[in-house]
Amino acid sequence: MCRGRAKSATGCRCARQVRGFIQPRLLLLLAKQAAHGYELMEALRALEGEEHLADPGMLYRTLRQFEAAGLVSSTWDEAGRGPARRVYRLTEAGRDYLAWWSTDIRQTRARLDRFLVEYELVQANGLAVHPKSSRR
Amino acid sequence: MCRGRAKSATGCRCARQVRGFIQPRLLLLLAKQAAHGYELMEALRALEGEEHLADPGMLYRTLRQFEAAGLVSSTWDEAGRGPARRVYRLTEAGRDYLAWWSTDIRQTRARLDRFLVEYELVQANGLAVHPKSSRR
DNA sequence: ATCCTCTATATGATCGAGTCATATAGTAGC
DNA sequence: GCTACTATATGACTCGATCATATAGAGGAT
Repeated sequence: MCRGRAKSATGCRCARQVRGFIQPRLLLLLAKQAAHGYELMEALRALEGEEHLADPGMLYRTLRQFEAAGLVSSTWDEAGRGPARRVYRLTEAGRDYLAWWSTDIRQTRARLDRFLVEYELVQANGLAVHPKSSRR
Repeated sequence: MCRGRAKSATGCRCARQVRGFIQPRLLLLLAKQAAHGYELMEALRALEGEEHLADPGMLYRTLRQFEAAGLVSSTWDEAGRGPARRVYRLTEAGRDYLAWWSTDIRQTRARLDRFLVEYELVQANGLAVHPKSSRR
């Protein structure tokens, strides 16, 4: 199994994150303020640290999916220097979806908590080498 | 986007769980006691509730991968009635891997916490319709 | 002019976790 | 024989995530 001990030259790139977690993070950023993709990418990098650099491909695709689903709307901004940017704004549907994600994430956190509590228990009960005969 | 409003007859079966989360849960169960696959499947069902029924395919495949990676060892048990069962026992390497997972899960939980705190903040700041001009 | 870097958006190929369907087989009850 | 429960396992497929790459405007250096 992947254990973080780099097997390939590029190291272990196993994700082990919450599925689709980029979605609520993008929506939350947009809930605070309209923004374009590149801006969002940098915001994610700042939040999660350099090691968790977001994949641009994933990010831009997710934003387009959001728009197709009516969660955000976009307009082109040609004002700045450099290439034009597509500026996204959260819609009401997007806000609802973000709320739904937040409850889902609370549930996920609860599951993680339950696991950690169980794990600490096992750690505490000695190293439990062979608890075969002792039922409790 | 998938929002839990069943689009197909079978409803939304989006996972939205932590990637590979079945791994630490299996390892933790085995840390408590040696067990065979079917037993582990029922234990997971009991822990996570009926709605989160574990897929047997995933479970058995994961166990075989564990063994291939030296995280568990297995022996056949023909004693009980019904077909023979393959009984798995955690190895030292498996225990280490479980410990590694637990720290990873703690990090994941921290990320979820950070998201939820941010979300609550946005909720608290009114509905933040257009905080464009007010920087803070 | 040409090259490089930074900003900015986007697509194609591929990987692999997770899901769904299905196969096999032993035991027990009707 | 038929069905149900226990028990393990594989093949096909979906889709989120990763990796590589393409395009293009603007600004600075040589």
